[in-house]
Amino acid sequence: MARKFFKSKNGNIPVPLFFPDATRGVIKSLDTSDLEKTQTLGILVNTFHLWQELGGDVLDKFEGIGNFMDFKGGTISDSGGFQVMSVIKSGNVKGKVTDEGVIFHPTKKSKKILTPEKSIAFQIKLGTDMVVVLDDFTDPKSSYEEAKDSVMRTISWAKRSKAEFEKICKSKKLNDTERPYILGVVQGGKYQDLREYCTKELVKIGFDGLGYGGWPIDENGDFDFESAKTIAEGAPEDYFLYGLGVGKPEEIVALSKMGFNIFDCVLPTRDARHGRLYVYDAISIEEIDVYKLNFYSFYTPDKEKYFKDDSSVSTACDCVLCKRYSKAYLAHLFRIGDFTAGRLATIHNLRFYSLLMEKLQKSI
RNA sequence: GCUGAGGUGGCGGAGCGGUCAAACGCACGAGACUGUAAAUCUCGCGUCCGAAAGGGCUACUCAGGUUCGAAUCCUGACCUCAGCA
Repeated sequence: MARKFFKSKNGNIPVPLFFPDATRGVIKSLDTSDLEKTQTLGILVNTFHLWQELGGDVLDKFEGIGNFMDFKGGTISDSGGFQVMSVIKSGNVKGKVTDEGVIFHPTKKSKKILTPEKSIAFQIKLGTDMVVVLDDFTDPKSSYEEAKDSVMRTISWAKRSKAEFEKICKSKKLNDTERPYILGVVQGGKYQDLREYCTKELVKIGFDGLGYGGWPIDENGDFDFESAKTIAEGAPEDYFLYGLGVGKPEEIVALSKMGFNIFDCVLPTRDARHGRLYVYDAISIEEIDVYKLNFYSFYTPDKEKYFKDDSSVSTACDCVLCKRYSKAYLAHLFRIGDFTAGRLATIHNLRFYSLLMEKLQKSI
């Protein structure tokens, strides 16, 4: 039977759910009380960043990232698999991927190695409600052979991750209702037989859910729904299906129809800081219809034409920006470059996404 | 009134004889952003024609002048700022 809830330390969260990215233990520009006001039910934090920048001792002291942030919602930790691509494969930080793990050099002299085991162990320290296995990202430009290589490594790492996870759970005496969820990640790029194979092998290892890994957008900007479908069809009914890094509102709507029920993405928060707000094509919250075409549009706040506009950004929103401030005031804040502009825009966009999920939850 | 400095695009500010429709910054406009080294990046920004390549026109306060050629040199006018009366 399909999952109806995501179990967190702080209570059950209805699915489908969207957790914005608090990569380094903070939603950029927001504190936890701001975040709560957006009615965001959970967040995603990142192993790769927090492992280097925060460390396990602080997490031990505070008993996890949730307590550290004083956040009472759900938490998921990403493994660092995506950072292998975005940081190392892009050449920004020297490093390489081996069968053992990811070796990288944050500075010229230092050397660190992130293994599947270390990733899981650190995520347990993070104390998140779901941990994600370290995966080897399939570069979208990969040949079939390269993609296959990343799939084989991903499967091998998934086995090691699962073994480490069971070992830690046993030593901590965590039973099945106390332990966090563990998610496998499907790689394989655009090659459907690889996606299918990876899905099958991960299911054999046994997880609570599967993530749609890799980069789901092609050169033309089109979303790869086919791979999502392959994963959804290959996964047991009670598995969570997680669209890692997905996505645009319409992509979340489409994937949720296919059975995907967990999402995270930087878009609402990054777009907010970059001056792009999401606005429903509706007069009121009740009238929002996320299944109609063009159910939302972008609002760019810092335009001359809004300098004297005393209306609110959206009447189909109950965030502090829309309830309290005018377009003119927001435009002013963006124009002078005050941090408050990014903060209010982030609050608004996160409320847009939490409303989106509320609408999707009601319709299933 | 005298002495000195100066007047460049929406603004600030380079340029000081040709490679100038004029650096750079701001402002303005358009676009990008998908498991965050992005509160960032890209493009446009006199005007007209062109999809583009490119071409035409008008421009560096105004009026004359020197020169093959002037935002750049000379003369005058007007205006601004600083110091002195």
